[in-house]
Parts: sequence; C-alpha cells; structure tokens
Amino acid sequence: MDSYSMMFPSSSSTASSSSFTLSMANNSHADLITGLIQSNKPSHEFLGTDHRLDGTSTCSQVTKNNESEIKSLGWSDQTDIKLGKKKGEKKIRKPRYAFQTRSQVDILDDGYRWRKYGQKAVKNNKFPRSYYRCTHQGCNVKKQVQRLSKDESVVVTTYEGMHSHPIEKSTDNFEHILRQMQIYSSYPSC
DNA sequence: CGTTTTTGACCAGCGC
DNA sequence: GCGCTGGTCAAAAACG
Repeated sequence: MDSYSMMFPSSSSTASSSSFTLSMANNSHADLITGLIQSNKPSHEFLGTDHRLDGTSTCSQVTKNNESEIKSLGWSDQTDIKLGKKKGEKKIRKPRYAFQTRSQVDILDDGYRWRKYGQKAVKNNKFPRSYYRCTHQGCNVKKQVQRLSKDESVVVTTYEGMHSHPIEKSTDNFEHILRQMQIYSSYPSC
C-alpha cells in the first residue's frame, strides 16, 4: 500500500473535495499516516472533526487517543513564539503541519536533507523530541519529530515553514504534499 | 576533511 | 520573582 487519501480540513469556505492522494512509494518505513494537523489555527477545531483516513478504523482510534498528546506538543497551540532573538524581530506565527505516522523508525525520509540541532525530553513522554532544520542554504524550514508515549508505534512529525527550493531527492513526491498543504492553508506570506 | 550528531548550556515564555 | 518547560546554540565528537 503506497497511497492514502487524506481529507484536509481546509478552513476556506470552499470546503470542496480537499482530498488528494499521497503516494509514499519509497517511504516504506511509514505504514500509514494516521492524521494531519494544521496548526495555524486552533488545533481543536479540526482535531474534533472526523476527517480521518477512510477504511482504517484502527487509525481513527489511535488518533482519538492521541489528541491530548498532540495538543501538548507545544507547537500545536502556542504558536506565537518569537522567532529569533534579534530585537525588532516581531513574532510571526508560521503555519505548522503535524503528521501522525505509524512507523518503526523516527526519521521519515521525505526527500529533504535535515540536520539535527537539538533534542529535548518532553514531559509526560518517555521519548525525546528531536529538532531538525533543513540544510539547504537560506531555507530555514524546521521540523520536529516525536514519538507518542501512549502508542510508541506512532510518530508525530511537525513541519514549520515552507521549502523554497526543489526537493533533493527525486524518489518520492512528498514535496507535492507540502505544496498542497500550503495551498490549502492559504499561506499568509505567499 | 567536511558534514552531521550529540549533548549540556543558555534563554525566553508562562504559570504560580 | 522564581521555577519549570520548550526551543535553540554551539562545542566537541562521530561519521563517511
């Protein structure tokens, strides 16, 4: 199984069929994506909705169980952290997208090159959270990867920002996913 | 030898 | 004001 159809909780009033198919042919680590969170807006808005995967009942159950933990990720709700410590730098809240993925490994190969810049232990979770930055010059897309303590088979990958450069690997089209997400979320500065 | 990871320190925000 | 927590920095180590 390499393709999943996902429903995007598009905030726009169009609310048309915002579902598309992602194919992760080369992402054999990831069994399935159990949920998508766009945390530019109050997360509970769409967390409460039932836009889940179709046909996989176990997924929805897992997602339901993990809702509280997702909210406690920190990146989900309180997104008004200051970016950079330079003075004069105003707080911009970038949209963040969180994937819940059933995977054996933490590092999902999404085609970009990431450099790890930090790891922190999170409370109420025995697994640490890893912080990555895109190594492409001028691209400060960040992501953090965390495994849920409730279901250690579920990995949450949260992306922040958008890549302004082509994907490094041509193996899979995860870039298209991100692009679609940016479109659906009507990125403010683009 | 250049790049990435590791890991403790540092800092800022927030709740009490 | 203080302590806790999350996010980042940076030096050293590890790696290819």
